[in-house]
Amino acid sequence: MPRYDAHRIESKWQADWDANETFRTPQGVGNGPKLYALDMFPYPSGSGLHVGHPEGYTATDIVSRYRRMCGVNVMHPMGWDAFGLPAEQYAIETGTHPRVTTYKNIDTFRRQLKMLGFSYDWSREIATTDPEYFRWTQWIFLQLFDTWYDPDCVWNGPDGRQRTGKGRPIAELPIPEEVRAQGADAVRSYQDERRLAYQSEAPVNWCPALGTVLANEEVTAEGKSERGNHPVERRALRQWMLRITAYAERLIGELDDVDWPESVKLLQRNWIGKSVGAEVDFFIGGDSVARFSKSGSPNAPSAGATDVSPVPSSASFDAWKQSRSASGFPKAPGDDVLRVYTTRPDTLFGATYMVIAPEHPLVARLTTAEHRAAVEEYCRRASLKSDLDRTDLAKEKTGVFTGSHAINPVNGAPVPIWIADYVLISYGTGAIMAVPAHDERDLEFAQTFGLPVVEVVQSPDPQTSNIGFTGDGIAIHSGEFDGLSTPEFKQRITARLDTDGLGRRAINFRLRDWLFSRQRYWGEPFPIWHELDAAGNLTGRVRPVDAAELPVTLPDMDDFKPRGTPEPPLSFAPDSWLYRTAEDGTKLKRETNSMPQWAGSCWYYLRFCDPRNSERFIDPEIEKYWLPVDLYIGGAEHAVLHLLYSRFWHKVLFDLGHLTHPEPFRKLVNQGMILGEAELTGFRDAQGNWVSAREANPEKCTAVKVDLSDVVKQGEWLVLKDHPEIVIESRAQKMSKSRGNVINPDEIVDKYGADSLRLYEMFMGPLEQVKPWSMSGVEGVFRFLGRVWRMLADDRAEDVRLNEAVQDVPPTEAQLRTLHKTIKAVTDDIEKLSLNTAISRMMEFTNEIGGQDVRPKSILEPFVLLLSPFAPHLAEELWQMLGHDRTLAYEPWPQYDPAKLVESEVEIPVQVNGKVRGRVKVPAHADQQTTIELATAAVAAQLEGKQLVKTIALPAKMVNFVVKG
RNA sequence: GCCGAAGUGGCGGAAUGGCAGACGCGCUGGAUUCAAAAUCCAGUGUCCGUAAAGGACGUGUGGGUUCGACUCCCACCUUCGGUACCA
Repeated sequence: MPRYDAHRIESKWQADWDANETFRTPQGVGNGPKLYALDMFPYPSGSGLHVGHPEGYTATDIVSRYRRMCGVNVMHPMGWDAFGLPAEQYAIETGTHPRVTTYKNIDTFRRQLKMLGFSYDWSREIATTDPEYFRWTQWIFLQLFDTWYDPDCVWNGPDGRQRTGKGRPIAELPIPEEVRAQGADAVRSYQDERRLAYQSEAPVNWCPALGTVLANEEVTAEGKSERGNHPVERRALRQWMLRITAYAERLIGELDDVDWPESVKLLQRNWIGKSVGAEVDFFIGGDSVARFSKSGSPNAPSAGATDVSPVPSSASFDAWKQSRSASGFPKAPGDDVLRVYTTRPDTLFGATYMVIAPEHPLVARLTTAEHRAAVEEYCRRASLKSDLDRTDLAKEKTGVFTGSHAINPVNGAPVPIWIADYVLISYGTGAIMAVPAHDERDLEFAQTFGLPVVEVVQSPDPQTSNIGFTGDGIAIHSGEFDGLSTPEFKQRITARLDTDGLGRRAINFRLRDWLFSRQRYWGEPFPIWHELDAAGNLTGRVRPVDAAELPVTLPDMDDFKPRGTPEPPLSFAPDSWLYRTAEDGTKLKRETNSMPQWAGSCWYYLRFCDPRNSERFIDPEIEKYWLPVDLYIGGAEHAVLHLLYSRFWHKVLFDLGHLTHPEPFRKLVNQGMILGEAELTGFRDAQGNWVSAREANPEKCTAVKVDLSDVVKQGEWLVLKDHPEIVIESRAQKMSKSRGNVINPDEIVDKYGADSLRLYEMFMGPLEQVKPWSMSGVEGVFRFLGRVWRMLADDRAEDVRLNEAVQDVPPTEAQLRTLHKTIKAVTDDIEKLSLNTAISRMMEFTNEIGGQDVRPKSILEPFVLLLSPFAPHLAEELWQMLGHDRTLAYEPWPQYDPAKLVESEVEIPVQVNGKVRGRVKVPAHADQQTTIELATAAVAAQLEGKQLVKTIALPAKMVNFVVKG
């Protein structure tokens, strides 16, 4: 009882907070300053909370508790990202319905989070799997479906800045007369092609092991699935896509308006990958019809190909050029040209060949009979290649000649057209002009196939060869443009191409549209009906589910096993769910794909503001008050995926007038990963060489924990005290089950209590930094909390009562100074999120005051308040012990008095030639003269016999004597 | 390859142009104890010196700027993270 009993204290106060709804934020709109502090909500996995979760959660909790005490309206919610693969996989293995597993896991997570004493407003708890939640996820999908992007719309943002490009209701899409003339079906497909949510037959990442299609973002560089590391192959399937590319420009530009780590902004910019260059048309001749086959696959060269002149005549080129200068550069390329995209139009004179992707629509048209067999074979192989194969072969360039040539528009030179898979159909125009002299990949290809290399840029450094030089330089061998610098050349040639109708400035993005459908059961169903014809086949026309009929819930099914085919489990749902007849008699079938896990997490921060609204996804007034999120803390792994998708949805809803802020998250902080403890990772062999245990024996090198007290330094190695042949590499590694170095938060709380876990995770180091776990570090903060307890409580008494040293007496000047220094430091540190140093300052306070025989109540009370955001349970207990009967959660945050900080005397360093040679006490308000006089006396011995050259003195701060001799 | 972050005692870290190593861990010695745990007190960068006084060296490496550099500039090395034929 008398000792610091974390468990007694913590369960007492958790029950108290629960019963009193201490942290409930009133529903609706508030008054005055607000803080919306948000954690990235967890996926409730079967293995429970990981120590990484409480790291960010504690940081937001400290800020939330601090701001509440500053009189700010705080919203600090928590919920569950509960759709997703693991629950479904588990269901397949055990036969337990994913709903059962999910809600069981949620209960575990909720218990664990409550055990840590986070000040969440649990009345706002949401789960993405709740029909009342995903009803609105489906509703937002319908908004995307009913929206098109108008790139020319000019409008003013809420900040008054002019913007271009906006999502608008599909009903406002202007229909061209010629489309309207073709009837309702034409109008409908014209609209469908422009919706932000659309269907596409494009090749996708199909993962047989997971039985689903994946987004580009979910496939690793090695062509494996991010989850499970299974192989992924390419397949053409009908899928739902979201037109995120329409928002590429705004997603990049509006990053400037948010307070995010520069590294995350850069990651997003790189992911979107904007590049500025030019599109240029290369003439390939007007005799296309002869070579173009109507039969067979559009991509493969056909048997009907006839060999006509593979090099367009200069006469036809001149005629084409003439017509172009009259008509200008057409929006879409005709089949008499090969259109390329380049960021280096200044190297046009060095283009010695061209390359088109194997999937390029002009493959058949350009292949001559002579090369048909080789091209056919090459394209067939390319189509079978998975991304893995493509990456594997990245080092060696492959390709095949089509037999045709195009004419370089700037110099009339014929250039051969090749097919190679290093050119991607999905980027730019799927075709390039190759400038081997100034592009690494083109050079490699040219060298492999013996193609000519023409240098057209002179390197500014004469030591550097021009061939292989890819930077900016001076133009050579470029006719009238010789001598221009690269940037100037780019501008001039782009303008010239434009006037001649041969090219134009163009912007390209690396970002692709977002593949939004999955072939899984445990996800949100799409609110979409497909129209069927009399025979029961899809007509290709779709109808959105009426908003009043939402949510579309999941049908009850026992078997959701993937069948190894891309047929989604929902296509085996009961007919009553699958089919319906519309009022007009049309047979309808439900969309059987489901949404990806990102869907629910894309907008959850909006729902927290108004979680029980059954009329709208969020009330506009409430949104206006609480948004944007003021502080968002989570792992860096979401830097591009979740954070990009959320921003996209947010902007669409903003454009449609549902939201008032263009960006969802004002300030973002990434917590650093917590690594496992030091492990045995190597040993010394008989010759004394260091051998990595992992390489020598990967299985055995996984999980040997080492007590730091057994480690000694020997030369440049750390070794075990009793076994100097065993070398310790103190570099910590990621926690993982296979390494056996996972720390379970339950065990830590069991042994030391929640306050110790919270405090330790904050004390480890800077929030954003990667840091290794240390059990003795946890004991350290536990001991600190024990000292705090004994500073206030009587440790020997049978009951809980104040220590007799705690007295109602006026504090000394020194005690007051200590208090006010601590208030200032802790407050400033919380504002900077420098929570590790804030804790240090409280330790200093305890070290100083805890040892004193008389500890005035009036300085301990503010200290308890300072401690409360970090160790809330202990602080509440001490607060009560100090005689307060109400929670301290809303007590005013202590203010420091600058006047109390000043000391009468300060000790300052005295330097001679920049080296500290002495110290001297000077009055705090000493002027420069006094400071120098006192300092001179302090280092008199050092100055003796030397010539004083210069004296630098900051009054009451430092003195430096510069001497000679 | 490219982009980003970081290198400080035995360990986690502090100091953002002015006393390097706050705070914590670990370690050493002491108090308390029959003993232990717990707690408390003192010490603890390295080297020389006598466990003093005192001195030298010291923030990845090499240069530079400055009266003064962990901090700013240039080059390089190492580690970690991201990314990868994006024309």
